Amino acid sequence: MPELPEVEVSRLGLLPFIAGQTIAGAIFRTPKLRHELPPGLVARLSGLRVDAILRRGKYLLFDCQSAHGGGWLILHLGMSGSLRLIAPATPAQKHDHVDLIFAKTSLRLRDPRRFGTLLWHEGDGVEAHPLLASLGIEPLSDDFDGDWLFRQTRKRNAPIKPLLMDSHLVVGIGNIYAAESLFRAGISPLRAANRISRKRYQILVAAIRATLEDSIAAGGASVRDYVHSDGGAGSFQLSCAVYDRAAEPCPSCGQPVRALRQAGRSTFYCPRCQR
DNA sequence: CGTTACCCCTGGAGGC
DNA sequence: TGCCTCCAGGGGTAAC
Repeated sequence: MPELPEVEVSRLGLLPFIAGQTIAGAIFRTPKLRHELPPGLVARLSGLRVDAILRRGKYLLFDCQSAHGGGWLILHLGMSGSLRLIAPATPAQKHDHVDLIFAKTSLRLRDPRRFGTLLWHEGDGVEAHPLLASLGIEPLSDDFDGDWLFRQTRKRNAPIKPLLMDSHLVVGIGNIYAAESLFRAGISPLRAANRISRKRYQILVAAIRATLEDSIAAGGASVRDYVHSDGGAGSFQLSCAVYDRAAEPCPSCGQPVRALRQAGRSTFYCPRCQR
């Protein structure tokens, strides 16, 4: 479900209600999401203050450092995870796995497919955690530009689209935004990465950045609704030009959008506009 | 090393 | 109505 914009919008929405608040307790209703929940975590969390919420790729990092020693909650929403701020003691529904209880609200994690992850990292240095250490570049950082992506792909013969989705190269770009960014850049998802010019990589990076930022801005405008309502992550998503629009007319040229499968994931593109 | 296949899990959509 | 198959916004790991 969530790609980088949805995770970032969740972070921005939670921040004013959670940052600086102390965890009064926690409820774990499910022993295992992607990983076993760390034993003793409820007791470990109680009394810790959440000083900040950071994002690395699609991971949310809750900074629970304290003067007496703390750590980091590492959260990934997987395919179907969502976060919501709820009134205390709101009855849990199916697939509501975790509550973090604060004084005036609770943060509830729902994840039907349980592909999500909740981990605890004791102490500081969370960036060294095995799941985070090997992550690629942040697509909204200044270091991510056309020259960088051009250099990184010189020996990559794979199609560009699955490469964009490889979090060890660049984080945060999922199936939707890979398709939309490539459409915006006029590049075929089938094109081998090492057969794209430096100039076209500059166009692609600009398209990725614009697509992600547009989506964050669209979500940011309704952040309060997002974290407080029952709307899913898709409720604020920008309308897509090609994603999930097989056989519909390309918004640019009118040719039917083509669907195919790449590396086990569905791909949508306009064969006329994207070369 | 680069690339792909498989797996984790539940639910919704569509065919019969 | 039920049953079946396929599909879904992710990503770690194993295998080629």
